[in-house]
Amino acid sequence: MKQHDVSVPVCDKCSAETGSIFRHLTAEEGDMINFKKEFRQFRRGDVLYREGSRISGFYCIHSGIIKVFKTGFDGKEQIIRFAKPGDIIAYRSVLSNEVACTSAKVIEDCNVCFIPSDILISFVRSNPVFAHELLKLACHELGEANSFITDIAQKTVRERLAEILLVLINDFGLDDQNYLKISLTREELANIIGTATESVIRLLSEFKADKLVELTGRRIRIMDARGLEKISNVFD
Amino acid sequence: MKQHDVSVPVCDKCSAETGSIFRHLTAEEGDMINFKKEFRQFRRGDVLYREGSRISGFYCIHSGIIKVFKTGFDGKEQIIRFAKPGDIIAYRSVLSNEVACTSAKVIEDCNVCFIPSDILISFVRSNPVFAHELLKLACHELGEANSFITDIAQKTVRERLAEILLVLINDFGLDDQNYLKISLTREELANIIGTATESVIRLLSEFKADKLVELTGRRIRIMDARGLEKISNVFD
DNA sequence: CGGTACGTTGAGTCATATCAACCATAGTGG
DNA sequence: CCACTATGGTTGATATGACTCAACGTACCG
Repeated sequence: MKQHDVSVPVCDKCSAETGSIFRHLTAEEGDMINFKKEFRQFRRGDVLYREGSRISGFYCIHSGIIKVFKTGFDGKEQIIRFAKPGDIIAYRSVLSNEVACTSAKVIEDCNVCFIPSDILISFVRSNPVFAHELLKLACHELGEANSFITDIAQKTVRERLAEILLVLINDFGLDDQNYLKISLTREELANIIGTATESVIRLLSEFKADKLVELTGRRIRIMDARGLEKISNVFD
Repeated sequence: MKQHDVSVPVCDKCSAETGSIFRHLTAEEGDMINFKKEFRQFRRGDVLYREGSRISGFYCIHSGIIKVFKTGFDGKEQIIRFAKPGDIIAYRSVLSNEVACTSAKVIEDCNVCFIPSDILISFVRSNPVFAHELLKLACHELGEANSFITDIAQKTVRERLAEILLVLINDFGLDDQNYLKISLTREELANIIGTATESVIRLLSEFKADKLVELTGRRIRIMDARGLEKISNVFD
């Protein structure tokens, strides 16, 4: 069944709401995107693109959540990041003109805009402020990737699990009962921090025993964020 | 004692030799760098900048090798990458206008040029081709960081050690006797792949027993690169 | 009602970290 | 010139975090 309740978002309105990178475009450039883009809707589990494929454009998330991941040697997923409203994905491949180095799959039903590659390239050439903002974005992600490398290489699974809970709190927030707003399977949690599903389950029940969290099925309720901070050693 | 045998490199000549990003600058822009930059020399062990410090410019490597690393929770180094002639470092912090997220230390004596921040920013604004090339560079590094995350999260220490030897062969090459040109301590090797020094030592002697490498003090002679490829599972 | 995906728990194993001792080398200063 | 110190390399013994395998429970869905 088609969804009829959502109209195609207008870029300047959307970027004002979501804070996307397109807020740095001129009015004409914004119109140009509105004219050229395609609006698409996806459901949980849908794949937007796969590692290794050549990409003809990139996506700007209007609503929903997408996981960006690499597939390792034995087929195991490594989640690299999550994209949420205002984020863009696949821009890396477009700008470096390489095939996709990651896959993207929907975690929560999404509305996204697909924007052809050439339009991004042309804005980089024509709008230096936009180019600089994109550079900032890429450089910022690079810094985060470096931190993540250090964490995975040096911290224990226990520390990493506590840390990722804090990151998820920070990125997606808690509802009025302190439940994490983003809902992930245990396997997905494992695939972020690079461990086995069973390890996540065991550590989560330890956290529960230590009154740091409560668990209701897939939902995680945060009871003691400070306690998690202590475990995670976030402040080195 | 000062070294007098090296004259300050001229940028257009240097970038032609080393293939640095500055080959995309106009003649005037190149002159401007030549005028504004500072030439500096460093010895093994010298620190160019430290994590957390605010940076007033970036470095372009003319000769030598530098390791870029983060310091983890317990003071352990995590090597993020190596910079060699033609590479630039610290550009990330300059462009994103954040404090340095890594430290940089000399592995092999270096001649480098220090270039003030504002000049990089102004080129990004004035030269769209240069901005695009910088974006490509950052995006490419981001892709490599993502692969590295997946490797560290999913591969065994053994696989990672084999893989990093292949990477070092690829990046720094072998001399006429198949010795790796870059010379690292066992601890540094450990700090790339995220393991303990003793583990590197043990695995290297296993590789030696399996006729994959020969060891002469710090020098590593590659005897069977194909064998290393098999171990590393580089082709997933 | 059976199927599929997800979650949980237990038991056993193994790779890797940790701790400790020792050796080799090179640089330093008296 | 030698003792001294620091740094790096090596090896062995031991501990343990985390993975794997396996069984079973649970919930939702067509």
